[in-house]
Amino acid sequence: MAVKAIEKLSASLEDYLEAIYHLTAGQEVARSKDIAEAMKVSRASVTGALKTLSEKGMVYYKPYGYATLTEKGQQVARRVVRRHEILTRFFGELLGADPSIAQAAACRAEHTLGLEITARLMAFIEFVSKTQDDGQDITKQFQQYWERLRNAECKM
Amino acid sequence: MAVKAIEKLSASLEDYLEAIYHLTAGQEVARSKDIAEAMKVSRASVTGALKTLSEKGMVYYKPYGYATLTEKGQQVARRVVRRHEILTRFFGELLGADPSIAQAAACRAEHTLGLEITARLMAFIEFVSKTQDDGQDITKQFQQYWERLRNAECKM
DNA sequence: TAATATAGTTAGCCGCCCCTAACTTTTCAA
DNA sequence: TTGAAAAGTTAGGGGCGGCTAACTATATTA
Repeated sequence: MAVKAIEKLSASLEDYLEAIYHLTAGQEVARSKDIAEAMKVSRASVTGALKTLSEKGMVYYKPYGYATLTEKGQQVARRVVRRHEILTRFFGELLGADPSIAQAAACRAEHTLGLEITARLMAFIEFVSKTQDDGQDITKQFQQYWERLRNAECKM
Repeated sequence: MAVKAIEKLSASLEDYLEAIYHLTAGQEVARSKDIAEAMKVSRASVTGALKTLSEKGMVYYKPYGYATLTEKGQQVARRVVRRHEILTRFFGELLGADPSIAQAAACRAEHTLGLEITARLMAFIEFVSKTQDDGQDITKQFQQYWERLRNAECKM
């Protein structure tokens, strides 16, 4: 095939890319220790992951140096971050889940969504936010529906 | 705590429970070979999983016998199946993804959803299907929105 | 009922990803 | 500038969940 498929990484490696992406977002640089803290894993695990990611051409990294994303790594990271954001918004804004719950769920689900579903979910969120302008406001209506459900349950 | 939390299983073990659940749904019985075929793993892997699930009190199983779900196993399996169905409906009916894509995505995501999100997603699907009766039909509106998006992209 | 085919198990291997402990390199401050 | 603290690496181990190959038990059928 002519088009190169985007590299397929494990959920764990995607998480490392995501962490590096966020750490390098300011002007800062991704130090091993910070990655370890952000991901709540040991520094040794980070070393191993960086080695693997470097072999796969996802990060620039030399022993005792800091990590930066390659072009390829950036692409993958952005895709993961995008999915994370979409899911967080969906769970939080639309379904009305508590932010911390929405975050956590997004973290776990972000590695399982394909291109097609991601695009459609994104579109759906856009679609719903557009209806807020023309009086329908699906979000608010659902919120009311949900409250009624909850109350009904509590009375039983 | 007084209430016993539902046993936490790995995604893989949940998949085994799901497979056994479906195989034993008719009057049939879950044979090791059928589980292997359904899940596309080796028979040896099934033996290992059944041993683990049996230790965890999720299946009744004796070597060279067939597998049945215990009460606890049924509970977990039903919960997984429920999530699978909810996700399939959401991806398929609501987002309008192709059934096979919706299925596959549901398979992967079903192990990542917590109680809260599952309940809200379920409610959301109910909510949307109810709006179809009173003239709004969110599904149809989104379908049109999506088509317009697709066409816009194709023209570029 | 004996032989063979089928189903199930065991043993042993591998990859992934985490860990701790001990060692090396780098940084920083006295 | 040198020695201690901090950061990073290496070595080795464990759990999980796949796999194949070889063995055992069960079923079938000639």
